[in-house]
Amino acid sequence: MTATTADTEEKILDLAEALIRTNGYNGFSFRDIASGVGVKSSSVHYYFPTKADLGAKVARRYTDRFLVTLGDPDTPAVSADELVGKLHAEFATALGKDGQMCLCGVLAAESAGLPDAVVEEAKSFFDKTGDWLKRGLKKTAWGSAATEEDLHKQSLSVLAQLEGAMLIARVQGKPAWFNDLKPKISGSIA
Amino acid sequence: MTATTADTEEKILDLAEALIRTNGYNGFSFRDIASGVGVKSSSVHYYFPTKADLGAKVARRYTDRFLVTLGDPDTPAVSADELVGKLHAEFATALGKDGQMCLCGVLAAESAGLPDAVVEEAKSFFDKTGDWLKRGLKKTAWGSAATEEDLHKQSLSVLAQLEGAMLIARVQGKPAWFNDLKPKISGSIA
DNA sequence: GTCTATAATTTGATAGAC
DNA sequence: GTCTATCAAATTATAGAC
Repeated sequence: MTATTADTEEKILDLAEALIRTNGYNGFSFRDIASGVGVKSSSVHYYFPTKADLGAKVARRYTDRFLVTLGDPDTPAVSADELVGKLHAEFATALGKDGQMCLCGVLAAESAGLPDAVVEEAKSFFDKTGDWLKRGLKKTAWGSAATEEDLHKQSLSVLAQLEGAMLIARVQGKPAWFNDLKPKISGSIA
Repeated sequence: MTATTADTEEKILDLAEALIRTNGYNGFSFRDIASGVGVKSSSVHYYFPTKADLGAKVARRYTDRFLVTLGDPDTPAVSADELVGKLHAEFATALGKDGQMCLCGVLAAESAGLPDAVVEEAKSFFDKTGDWLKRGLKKTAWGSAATEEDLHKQSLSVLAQLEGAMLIARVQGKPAWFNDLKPKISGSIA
């Protein structure tokens, strides 16, 4: 007997994610979540005792889902442009459809004022996504000749450009500009 | 009789800017400002009736100061690398010294939940700073051969990379990584 | 210009009935 | 698991004395 509709906990996580991605962690309350889901705020606390718990779990789920969607970066071997294109496409969908930033990009912007557990998850997103790209790049013609450090820097550099572009595209009300953006691997020969 | 110390209004703007750049617009209160400046919150309201007023004025002052520091982009003519380097240096200082993001980058991240007046100022920062870079690039060897649209896209693309890199460098606790970053103008021959 | 005092609302969180 | 009820604290903002 598998339920076909999302249960309360999942609905809470979904809404919390959407609200953070548009308004930020400090831009939503337990009552916003409760009224949106159709329960009382005490029920939200039943699943997530503190706001930090909720924030951290939203971020972890986001990162896990993100990496699953990206898939394996090196089977089969793909070009650097294809790897970057995958990242770009995943961000572009949410930005175009709902004007949503990368969850962890928003958290990073507010990071100095957030609970430690939440910041740790945001950090982890950049570690893991950077690693995904690094592993993929290593299998390309360009990457096979690059040092570990160059691969690391290039990966974070591509992520940086995508994060910043989402930020600017959204505040400018021009999501289409993000679609046109094509981050380049410098000196890429792949 | 010119005062040598900052008056209350200036102190309020200074502290509000610092708090937004680290915690975000929704991450500080009028009482944070008041206690930091050494007055009561009602005195803060005397200068800035609403939080939106304060936020908008902080953003406008930030943008004005930023552009003054950048100086004239085309007298004398400089290379694309020098223009990008100027932007980079201005961001790097605040990030390295106090872990501060670009004010308008933070506001952009939270933008969907902010008062209109504040969002307008953040938008304006990217318009004006993008224009500054565009005007400078136009005078370079690369820029003189580029279309208006290419100049526009390249300028925003460089800004995007710098904004995203600040975000990532700070949440990762690695401001030094931002210092090493050198955004490239694609196909630049300047 | 700065203060005291306070209003009105919102927030994160808890206790306990059902 | 969800509810009612409530708390303590924080928030934006205002009125009026000095």
